[in-house]
Amino acid sequence: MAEKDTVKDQIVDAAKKRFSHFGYAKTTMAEVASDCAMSPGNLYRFFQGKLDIAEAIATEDYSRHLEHLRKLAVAPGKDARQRLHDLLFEELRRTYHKLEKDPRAYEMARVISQERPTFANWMLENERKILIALLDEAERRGEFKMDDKEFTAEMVQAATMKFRYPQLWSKLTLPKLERELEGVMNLIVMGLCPHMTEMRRAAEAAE
Amino acid sequence: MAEKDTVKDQIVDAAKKRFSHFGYAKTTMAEVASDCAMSPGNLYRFFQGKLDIAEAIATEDYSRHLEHLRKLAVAPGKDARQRLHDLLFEELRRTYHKLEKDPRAYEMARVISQERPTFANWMLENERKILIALLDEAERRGEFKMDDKEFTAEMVQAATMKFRYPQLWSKLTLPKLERELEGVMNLIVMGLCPHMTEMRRAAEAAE
DNA sequence: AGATTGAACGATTTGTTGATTATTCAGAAA
DNA sequence: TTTCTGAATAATCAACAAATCGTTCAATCT
Repeated sequence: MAEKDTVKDQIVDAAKKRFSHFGYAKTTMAEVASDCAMSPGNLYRFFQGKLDIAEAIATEDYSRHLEHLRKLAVAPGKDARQRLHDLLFEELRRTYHKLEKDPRAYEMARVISQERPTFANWMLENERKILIALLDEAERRGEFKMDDKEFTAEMVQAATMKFRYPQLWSKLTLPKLERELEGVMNLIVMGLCPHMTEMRRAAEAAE
Repeated sequence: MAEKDTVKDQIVDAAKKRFSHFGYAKTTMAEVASDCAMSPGNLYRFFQGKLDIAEAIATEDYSRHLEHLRKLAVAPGKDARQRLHDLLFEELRRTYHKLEKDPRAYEMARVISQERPTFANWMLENERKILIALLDEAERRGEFKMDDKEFTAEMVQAATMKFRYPQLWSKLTLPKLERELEGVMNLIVMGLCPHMTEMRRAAEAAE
């Protein structure tokens, strides 16, 4: 939580506290301004509007997460399958725990992806870049095989979409979701066609 | 549209017309009753409530669709991959066209899956049964290979979830959705592991 | 000059009232 | 008896008023 001492950060910090305590809708610009010992009007010298403060918070938080994902994607001593596993699972766990410990996060996510549709796209694209890098290296090592890496990354994201939208989880617990993600990942990696049973066996034994 | 001459069917028929013309919310029980030349109260001898009429309409419509799917799943002269393809694509196309030609359908779907959460589950289970039968036969013929058919069917559904929820389509056109579904299906069938390149080639050549 | 304020404005939300509607049920009709 | 009615009831919705809030900007301060 180390804050740089800029005014922008002070505002973001104050808004972060208000948003997570009372929610986005129930927080007024006047309150945030007062927390920063300034007038409401002055906030607009630093942010275009209330939503931009929320977006700044989300961006900051998400960037940390992205860094984490990048590390997982290039973790040494793990094969492509394990790294893909770690990547997809981290994604799921982060979303799950974020909503579990702070129900207000759901409101923020909803508002932002409603009013700033490009934001969700931007997140997907960032993760796709990581995925592409992972697939690229995996192919060079002969672990995966595919025609078009960009397209394949897009398809992996499409196939794991369910685990990115809490609205689709209908009260499923984290263990159940993890079991499902495990299954989907297995399908993606191994496919349905009969082939190299020994490889499948080896993968299972390695767990 | 051949109606059995029962009172229930008459009510369903009248409601179907009203719902698709004016929407679920803007249709009153009094109107439906009047269309059937009966009093509002009498509707309740045949249905527990307004929502149950909507559910009856949806069930009737969906049952026809299910029959169609069952036929596709056992179509002769096609291999498992093609039958799976037909099954998943028919699902997507039906949803897409239904919403395209009748925006009221969206309201109905939303209301029903909101107020009757088990209904969506019931649909998924029905389709899963078809999927299991398809996978079962495919395995017997040596076309697919898997450990647990029930679980695999569940995973196929999880991986194709995106194509069942129009809310996740964000203005994608049908061709784009089809291209994505094609890609996801390829991933599911072929997997990422390098294997039998000739099989992949053959599948592509066959299109 | 540049930074900041806070009153003013329009949009949105909230609260309230009255009307509409889904549902029930005592009794009428068959 | 069984089938149906329609007035009564309670829940929901629509519309309007008041209050609140995001945002702007002319005036003030540094």
